[in-house]
Amino acid sequence: MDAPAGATTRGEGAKHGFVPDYLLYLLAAASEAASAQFHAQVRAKGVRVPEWRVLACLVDRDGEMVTRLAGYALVEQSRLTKIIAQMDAKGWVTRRGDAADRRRVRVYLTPAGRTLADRLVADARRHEAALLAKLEGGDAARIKQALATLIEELDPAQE
Amino acid sequence: MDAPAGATTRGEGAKHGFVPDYLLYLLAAASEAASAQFHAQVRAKGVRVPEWRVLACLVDRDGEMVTRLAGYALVEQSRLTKIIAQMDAKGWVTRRGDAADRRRVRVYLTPAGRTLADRLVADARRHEAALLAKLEGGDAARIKQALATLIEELDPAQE
DNA sequence: CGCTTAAACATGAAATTTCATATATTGACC
DNA sequence: GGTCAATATATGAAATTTCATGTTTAAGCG
Repeated sequence: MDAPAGATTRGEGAKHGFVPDYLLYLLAAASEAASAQFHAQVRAKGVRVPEWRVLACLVDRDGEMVTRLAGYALVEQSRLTKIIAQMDAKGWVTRRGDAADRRRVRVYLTPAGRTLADRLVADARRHEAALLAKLEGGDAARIKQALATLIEELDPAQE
Repeated sequence: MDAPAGATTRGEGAKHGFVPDYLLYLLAAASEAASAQFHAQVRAKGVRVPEWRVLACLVDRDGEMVTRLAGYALVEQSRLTKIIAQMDAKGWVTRRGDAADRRRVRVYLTPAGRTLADRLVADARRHEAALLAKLEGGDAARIKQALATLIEELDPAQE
């Protein structure tokens, strides 16, 4: 879920009601607030957010098959197929059929794609470090653990 | 952000690399994993996720103006205008111009909209309670606070 | 084998989302 | 009051996303 670029700032009314304390809202709002700046950086480099996600996943696992990549990058499969095609057209990735199972299509970074991806990962690391530095010691240290726990609790099929 | 309905499950490889420990990924993945079930319930009742968000916000603040509602519901303004129009067509909300400032359009729940919204909020509360119950005491207690802190740190203009 | 079912991707039409911009109204200031 | 900038919402075309389904290949089994 990407940050709605033009979403206007919220009002200044009292913080009350159902929504501001609802877990799913807090998760979505935190994700969006945390991502907004960095995603703007990504787009400024001519990369869309789903493309960035795919690049990041391929840095971790080059040659992954489409379905797995979709799960890893949080993108629905038929959408990923189209994104991959665009990234292929831009020269960032190539596709090769899997020899052992010819239904599968494996996706590889091109040299240009790897250069771009490495740069973005470096940017992401810097941005993340700055973000964590802004948090008070206790929260900064524990939030990632709490999120990982939540994810594992909800989606045990995780890798 | 909505859960990619057809996103396939992740592989079972080793949990390593950049992505699985990256804060923005953890936030997005946690948001999606936590929302998936409930959003499926919402859609099963014929309500799309952005519509549900608007309904929930209106339960908190009926008669809010479009721009504020957009911020509160995490939806970009021009998109919200269209969503509101559809919700109006479905008889869930009505729009009335603000007397004091005629640029503004205020959005109100209809009786049918309120009935629907109240039901969904009740569902959401139940779902949230079940979710929190699945977490170990420590994490369950602190995750909402951590997220709220993160949001405030990043977006001080919050209400 | 031959058959049936399932998995992995691709595809196309419909719907939504985005982006830039238009319109209307208000506010500020001279 | 008139003028200029800013705010609030709407709109339209282009692009993306979704949903259902098609195609190809693999697996299971009698």
